Amino acid sequence: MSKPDKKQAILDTALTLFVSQGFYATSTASIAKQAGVATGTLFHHFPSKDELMNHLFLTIKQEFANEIQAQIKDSGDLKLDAEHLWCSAIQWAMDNPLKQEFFQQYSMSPSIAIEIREQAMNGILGFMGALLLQGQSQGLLAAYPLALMQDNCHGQYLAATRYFLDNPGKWQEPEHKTASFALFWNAMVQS
Amino acid sequence: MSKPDKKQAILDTALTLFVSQGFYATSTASIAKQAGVATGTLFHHFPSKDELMNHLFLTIKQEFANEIQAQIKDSGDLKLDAEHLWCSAIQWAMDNPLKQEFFQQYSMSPSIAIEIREQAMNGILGFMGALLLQGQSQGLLAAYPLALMQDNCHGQYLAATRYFLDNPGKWQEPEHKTASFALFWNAMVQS
Amino acid sequence: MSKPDKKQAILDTALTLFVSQGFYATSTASIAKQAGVATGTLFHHFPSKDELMNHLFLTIKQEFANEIQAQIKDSGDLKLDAEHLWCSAIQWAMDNPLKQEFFQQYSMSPSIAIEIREQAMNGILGFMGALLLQGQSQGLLAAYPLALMQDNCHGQYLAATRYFLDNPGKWQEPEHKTASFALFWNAMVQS
Amino acid sequence: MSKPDKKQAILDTALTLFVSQGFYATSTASIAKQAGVATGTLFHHFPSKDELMNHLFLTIKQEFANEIQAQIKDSGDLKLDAEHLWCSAIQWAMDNPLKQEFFQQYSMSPSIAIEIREQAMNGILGFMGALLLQGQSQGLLAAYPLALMQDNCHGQYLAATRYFLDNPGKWQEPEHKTASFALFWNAMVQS
DNA sequence: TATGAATGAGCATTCATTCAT
DNA sequence: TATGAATGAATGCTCATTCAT
Repeated sequence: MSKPDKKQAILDTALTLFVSQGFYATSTASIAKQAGVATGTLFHHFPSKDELMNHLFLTIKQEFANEIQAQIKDSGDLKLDAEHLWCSAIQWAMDNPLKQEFFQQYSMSPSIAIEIREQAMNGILGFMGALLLQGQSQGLLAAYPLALMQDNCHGQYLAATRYFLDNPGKWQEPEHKTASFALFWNAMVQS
Repeated sequence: MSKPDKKQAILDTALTLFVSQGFYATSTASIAKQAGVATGTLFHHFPSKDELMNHLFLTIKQEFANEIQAQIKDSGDLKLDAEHLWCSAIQWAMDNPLKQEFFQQYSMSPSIAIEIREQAMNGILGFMGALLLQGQSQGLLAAYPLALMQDNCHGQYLAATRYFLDNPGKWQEPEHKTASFALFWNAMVQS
Repeated sequence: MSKPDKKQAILDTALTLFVSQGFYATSTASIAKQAGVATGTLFHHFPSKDELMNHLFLTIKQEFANEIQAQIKDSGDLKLDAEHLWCSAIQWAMDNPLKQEFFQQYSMSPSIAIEIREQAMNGILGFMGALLLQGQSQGLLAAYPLALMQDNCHGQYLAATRYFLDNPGKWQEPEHKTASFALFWNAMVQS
Repeated sequence: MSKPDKKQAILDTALTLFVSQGFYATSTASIAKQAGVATGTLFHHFPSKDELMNHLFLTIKQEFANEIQAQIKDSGDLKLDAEHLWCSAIQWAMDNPLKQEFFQQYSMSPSIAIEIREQAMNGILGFMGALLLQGQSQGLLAAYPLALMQDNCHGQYLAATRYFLDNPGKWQEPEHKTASFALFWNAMVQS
């Protein structure tokens, strides 16, 4: 009955359908129907299907970035802090499997304009870059080119979440959790 | 000039357009037009647009797998062999940027049926798995779960090619090339 | 500032937009927005978009008819009276270019129901017919069929206003003004 | 069965429906249906509804211009030649009432882009202007501004055809036919 | 009287696919 | 094998109109 309900219902339904069927295979009519609103209502809230997608993408990226940034600690022990961050990030993916699947599918897809994807990336890569520099200056992390390390972090994160989403339950097993962080950390650590 | 040219022209054009515009934004009519054939001709060679995509995907994955497998060496020094393989794989991506971009976009995309994607993966993951097991049995690689390591390899490869395609020229710089392999190798090595 | 302002704002905006974009290309939402009112407000003052158009058409036709009828003189010299009337009619068009343009576009258009258009015509053709009969009975005007002459007057008026609206400034030149009346008058005069 | 049939059927149907219902009230689906073709076929032949309209407008204007120009005579007697031309033009309207009605409705309508309307006008106004100049140089026609006279001719023609189409049968009566030309000729003649 | 979110029928247009030539 | 006109279901989007506030 209250106003934001309908807009939120559209966003929730769009997320579900975009992930399960793909962006192009999901008609605006089907989103509206499943969200329980009229087709016109969707276009009352979003000027186009593309804008709905962009809104979804930016909103969820922001949600993720906020969550992660709130978990940043500075205990003095960079490795412990990194492990905490790594686990928080994967935990978010496990808690929000639909949203994580959404990223897996659309982070590289032309369904979302490249500016939007880059805009979303910057929010996260910003503080990631800062942490990497800090680790390098402490002599803990190897002095590889920063952009290469950022891409590597992102790739490893996608791979790990892919693995844990495809193998539900493994994330609860300390052996797998520890191994996933070890792969991540050892890649960058100064040997 | 002879007949197979038309089929190849369709495949080449489809690859270019799927990468630059996306699968759904590319009409069969536009592929035919740019390939210099009639719309009907496309459907003489491929029963449907989806089949054309599948054919493209499997063909290119196979091409990659063949190339890589041909580069496998067994010098006795696993690290040297791994570095050779890593560089060959990235070199292929640098030599075939369009095809690599195609993988980046469609390896996770619902535009290609999941069976096809898995089928294509198996060809490569097969010998990757064998190499990883070999390294573990030699005590060189850490004893992490195999599937996790495979996903990690794949993720690091996608990240590295993403980086080198986005920063052309860096691949020629030994510092970057070495760093990319170091990230990859150190992640898995027994410490 | 008071209430009737909103209704008038809607009418003024509708006139401007109907002329510049056409009836169908102008949405009620755009009229409301540009008039500074809510979409619902338009429908409080006019039961439908068609009724708004009809109201506009009849109102303006009436405004024109009133103006012209007030200018009718009976000096005894029919030619002088006719010239005065002709100039008054064109002067009205020059003073109200938007409204004249509105007639040019919608006098023949199916955007306005035919009954409405005929109803509007009668108000003007009524006294035009009386003047023509008077001229014929005095032997000054040729004895052509009345309806044909009425249509001819209307056609010449539309042509003249079209010319003077398209060539602003010409109406100030006596040569053009005189010529326009000469064309009109000589067509009908008994030779 | 032959190719141009379908395209022509679409044009014929569009003309009929645009005149009877108006451009915006006529859906492309209804044109296709009544023409006996699929909706896609319409768009195979015309890139858009607007282009179909433009094509129709230019084609018919050209048809009219060709017909009229073929009737131009040079007997030495300008008045006789003018009467012949006037009667030919109205005869064309009587023979093609649908097309004439189309002009009445759309010559001033924003349904057709202004460039298209002007482009169509030029074909006809060209030789009309030449004839008027010839009459003026012979001292037969009054020396009014040329553009004003052209607009006047056009306006009188629209008025006359309006009258004869609304009153079918009158065109056969010599009295009306003669009167219509007299109005036209006397307007411009040197008195 | 005024608002503006909500409605849903209707529209122009696209596009994979077919098939007669 | 190759063609390209024809198909028609499906889609994104518009917009006059309603109604609870």
